[in-house]
Amino acid sequence: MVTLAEVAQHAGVSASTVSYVLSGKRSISSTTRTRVEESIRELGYHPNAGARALASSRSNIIALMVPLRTDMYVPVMMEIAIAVATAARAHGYDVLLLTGEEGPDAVRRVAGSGLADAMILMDVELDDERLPLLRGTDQPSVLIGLPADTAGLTCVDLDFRATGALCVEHLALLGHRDIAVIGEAAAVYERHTGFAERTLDGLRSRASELGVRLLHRPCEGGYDAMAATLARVLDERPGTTGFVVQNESAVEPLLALLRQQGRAVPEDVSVVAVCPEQVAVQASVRLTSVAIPAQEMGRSAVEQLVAKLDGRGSDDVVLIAPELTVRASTGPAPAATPA
Amino acid sequence: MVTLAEVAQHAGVSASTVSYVLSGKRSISSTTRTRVEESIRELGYHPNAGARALASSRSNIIALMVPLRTDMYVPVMMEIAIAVATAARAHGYDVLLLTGEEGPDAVRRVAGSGLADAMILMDVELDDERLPLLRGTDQPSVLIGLPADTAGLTCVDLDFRATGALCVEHLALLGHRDIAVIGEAAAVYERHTGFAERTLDGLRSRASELGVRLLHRPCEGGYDAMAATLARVLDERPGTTGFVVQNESAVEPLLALLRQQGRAVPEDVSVVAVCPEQVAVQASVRLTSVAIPAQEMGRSAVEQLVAKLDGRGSDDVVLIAPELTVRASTGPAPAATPA
DNA sequence: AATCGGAGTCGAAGCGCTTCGACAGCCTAT
DNA sequence: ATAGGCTGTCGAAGCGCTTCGACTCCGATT
Repeated sequence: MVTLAEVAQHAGVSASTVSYVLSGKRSISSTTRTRVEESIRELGYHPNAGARALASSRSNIIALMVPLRTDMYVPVMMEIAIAVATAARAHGYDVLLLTGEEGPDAVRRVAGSGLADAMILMDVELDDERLPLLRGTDQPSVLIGLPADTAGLTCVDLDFRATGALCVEHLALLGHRDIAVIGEAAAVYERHTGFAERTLDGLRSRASELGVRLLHRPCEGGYDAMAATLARVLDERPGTTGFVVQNESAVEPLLALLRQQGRAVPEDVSVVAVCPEQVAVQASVRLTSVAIPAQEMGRSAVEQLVAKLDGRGSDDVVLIAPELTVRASTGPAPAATPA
Repeated sequence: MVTLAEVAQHAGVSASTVSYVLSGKRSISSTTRTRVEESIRELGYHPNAGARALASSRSNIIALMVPLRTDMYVPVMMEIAIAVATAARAHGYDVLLLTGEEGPDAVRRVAGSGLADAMILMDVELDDERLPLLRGTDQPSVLIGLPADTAGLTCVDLDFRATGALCVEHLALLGHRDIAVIGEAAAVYERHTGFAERTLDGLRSRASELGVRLLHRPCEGGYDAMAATLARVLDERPGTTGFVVQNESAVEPLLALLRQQGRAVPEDVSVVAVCPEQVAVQASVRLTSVAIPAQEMGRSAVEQLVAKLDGRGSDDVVLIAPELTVRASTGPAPAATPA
């Protein structure tokens, strides 16, 4: 393993000079610089991460805590994770992958050991037990998701409230008066995951403003669960003509079931999804949807974090504005059936 | 930030004693040990990762290189990644997430900087450009996936050859004579990703042994692509009664299309999938399938790696035996239609 | 002509930990 | 009784890097 000292010797300069060439923290004559750079290349030198971290108390690592639950909105998680890793590299950081398994201890461990300079938390619950720790440490952090109390925290998320409102609005403008919301699995609501509750909030308040009737039902993924949920919904509100779906793995089952029951989309029934772009495009009916901008969320979280690490941070809540793309799954409400 | 020295002082012992309590590398009297442990708890001490890495030249970090392409078999990737992270923690390692983006340079960087003690590579191509580097370094590594030449490498993968064979076999035993294989997107084959080609190998050789006719067609995910592919298949081989699908995002579209064309599953047509358990169970027809054991692959890779790091490693290829679970999507071939 | 300041370089002092050799007790085998 | 071997502890020497102060030139300022 090549060391700084060897590079220095090879280039005929002192170790500190090499260090300054690397960091650019002091001016170096261009002749020396090129000589050193050549030596580095020639010897295939890579600075030792541990030594660097020790001396500078900067690890150049960002910790990313992803939820352990792999059963939910997985592709989104993955996309965010990859976006985070990519964006972090672009700023010279590596990413340490922590699972939610360790829980709050992970925060202590990472902050205490100097393993990472900062952390990004995903899957934040409304009243997350990691938050007090985060507030108590001076380690910069960014949340992807919105807890109930954001004081002193930096958060990045899609504006799910606005998302909910947007969906209702779209359907209402098309004349739908009875809308059913197919939500995430009940467990998600029980855990008080912010995004689910906030979407619901947005849906409900806009619905009442517009005088639209709303029925919300959580739903596990999969065909059978969706079938049961749909049956209950149609039983309770036979006049339902609009659906808002916020559960990737319920989308295709819903479409299949509607088709099977002879309800045409979008002629008889309209469907709006809150899901990744890809799901909306690949579905059997191209779905009108609000995309979950996973990439942007990941990138933006890193940007916020890097800003903080560079001392130009702020405790902001960045809410990404939702965009509704109209595709083939929504249309005017059918003429009201006689009462 | 609490240091070893402070703990030592608090406990009234020398720094080295604290270190030995932590590492267990020398015997310590139980009285001293408990005293030190108490001080550690009381002060909330966490060893500094950088210092530890520098002094011991061990970072206790495993690097995980995941493919950048987020468009393919994503949930499997994620599940593997999480399994790796979890298993690694159980052995005292953290996981550094690298995207494929950097390519071979990432290998150099990680190996050169001592950032990680070892690495796990996913999405290995048959003739992967990272392999020479891996062979050239003394950094332990494990591949998830199988390259063409495994000499000097440790690999973990599902036995996709056997998987292919198993699928054909199952259909052949049920009397199917004309089988169509719906594969991954063409790009996957063009990249010479091992698993896709090896599945095909297994399918073909077993098919010819059993005298079954096989038609293989790559297919992008999604409804439209599947529709086009299915049309071509049925045009070319109208007598097709068995399908093997190795493409998660083609599964549901295929089922929907068959239904739509009045071909009942499993009465008229049988479908076997190679996909994660969850997909098979949640599909609109519960699918007979060979599961992709993501968890086990991740866990096993870590196990191999840790063994290597502890000096009891071997350059093995661990092929996980496929298991075919019969569900509701396969049945006896219908009576042959008159010629 | 004397002074000042910036540019460029060096040496040395750590950063917090591991680990090696040394040593003081104590027990056991001769 | 004495040598030998354990056990438990300590001190000191790094690990490879960053960074601070100091020093040397050299051109620009008065």
